[in-house]
Amino acid sequence: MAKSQSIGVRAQQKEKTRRALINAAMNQLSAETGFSSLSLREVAREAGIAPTSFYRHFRNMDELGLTLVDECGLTLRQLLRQARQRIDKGGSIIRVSIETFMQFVADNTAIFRLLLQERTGRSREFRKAVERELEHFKAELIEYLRDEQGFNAALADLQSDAIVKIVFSAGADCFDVDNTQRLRIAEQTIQQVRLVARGAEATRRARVE
Amino acid sequence: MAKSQSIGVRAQQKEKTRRALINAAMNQLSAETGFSSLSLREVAREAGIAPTSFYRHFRNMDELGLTLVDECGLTLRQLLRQARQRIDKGGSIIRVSIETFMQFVADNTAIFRLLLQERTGRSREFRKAVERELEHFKAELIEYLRDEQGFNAALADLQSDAIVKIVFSAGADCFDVDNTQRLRIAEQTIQQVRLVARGAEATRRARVE
DNA sequence: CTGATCAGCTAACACTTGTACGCTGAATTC
DNA sequence: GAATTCAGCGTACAAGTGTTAGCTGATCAG
Repeated sequence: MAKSQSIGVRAQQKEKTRRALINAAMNQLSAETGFSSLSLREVAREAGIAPTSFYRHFRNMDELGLTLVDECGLTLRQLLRQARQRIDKGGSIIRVSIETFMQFVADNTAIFRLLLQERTGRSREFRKAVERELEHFKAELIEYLRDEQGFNAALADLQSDAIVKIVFSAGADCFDVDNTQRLRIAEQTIQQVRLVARGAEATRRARVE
Repeated sequence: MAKSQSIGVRAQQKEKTRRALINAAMNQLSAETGFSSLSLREVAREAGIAPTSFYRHFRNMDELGLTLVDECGLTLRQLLRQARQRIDKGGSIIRVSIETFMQFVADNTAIFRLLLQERTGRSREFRKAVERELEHFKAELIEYLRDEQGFNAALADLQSDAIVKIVFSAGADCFDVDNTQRLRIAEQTIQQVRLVARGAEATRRARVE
């Protein structure tokens, strides 16, 4: 029967308030307070449940935070992968990727800020989680540089590590900035990434000869 | 008389407990908690004074935090300036600067973490303060690239901005890392900065022709 | 239909937090 | 020597914190 295959009204409701908790946390994040000074009670209040009901969904606030980090990295990577597919119809991969990235930062400032902030803060577990996300980006970039551009492993690694550092750091510059300034930052970042690419190209030539 | 010229026993004592407060804050920072979830009471306790006496020295915790940021930037810049003087007796400016920087991060992990973390967190005032520190570094680097290396203003700016991003980002990589790994990171950072320099050099040549 | 499950609730706990108020005694000024 | 300043203290308070324990009622499985 159709009914027996459905997810179940209970599980459905549970997932719904779980999302409510996640959204509440993101809202409170977009304010001035960092994640570390976020209170279980306030998050629960904004989600519309009793404080004690929080524990039905997460063991503690940290578990919620790690969930946020994971989700942020996931959606960002999906976005970039979609962007790269659009490139096949022509266009600079550097430009499209960076513009997509900057758009994401503009749309999801709160959660991106969490990512950058927890990279250097709180528990080791948080830092590891963020570092893992950065590694994902780096890995995809390495693959591109090696397979499509023909760089050797060492140079591809060095290069992509530098690029990830530059791009994410530029993302942090976008926080207190209006739209036109963000475009300027994007433009500058594109030029900087090209600087790195040109340097790597020159290095490769020097090694070959 | 010598006595009348001395700073005064009272002012001296006040400065002493002020330092105690600053040190206490740094200690608590080196633990897992970020600055935002640092309590006035605990800092006062570790400094050995009553909670209410805190207000004799700072209007609130934020004022203490900004003091920390300022001090961190100041000592780091002094360190790098000293390092650059040592270079006149030969040696790569890139290598010496980065090795000095990494040593600073190793010695002052707690306070450097504050710098990186507040860059993306808390109040706008904090972010501005940190950004100001980064601008200082960038400015000194621009000056060097223009005057000593003969880059034009635009290329010097683009280049030094990228370098500052890479180096500070590498600093963040040093947090959960032992000594040998830190040396590896330093080495990698040196290579990356050289990549940027080489790219800028290539760009300059292309423009001239 | 019956019994088990479990998301969400209320009440209550033992703390910690920032800050206001007024006092004290030593250092300073005149 | 007398008057003033002021770093540091103790007390107190209203708010907010995380977490425990136990109840309720809708949803589920058999």
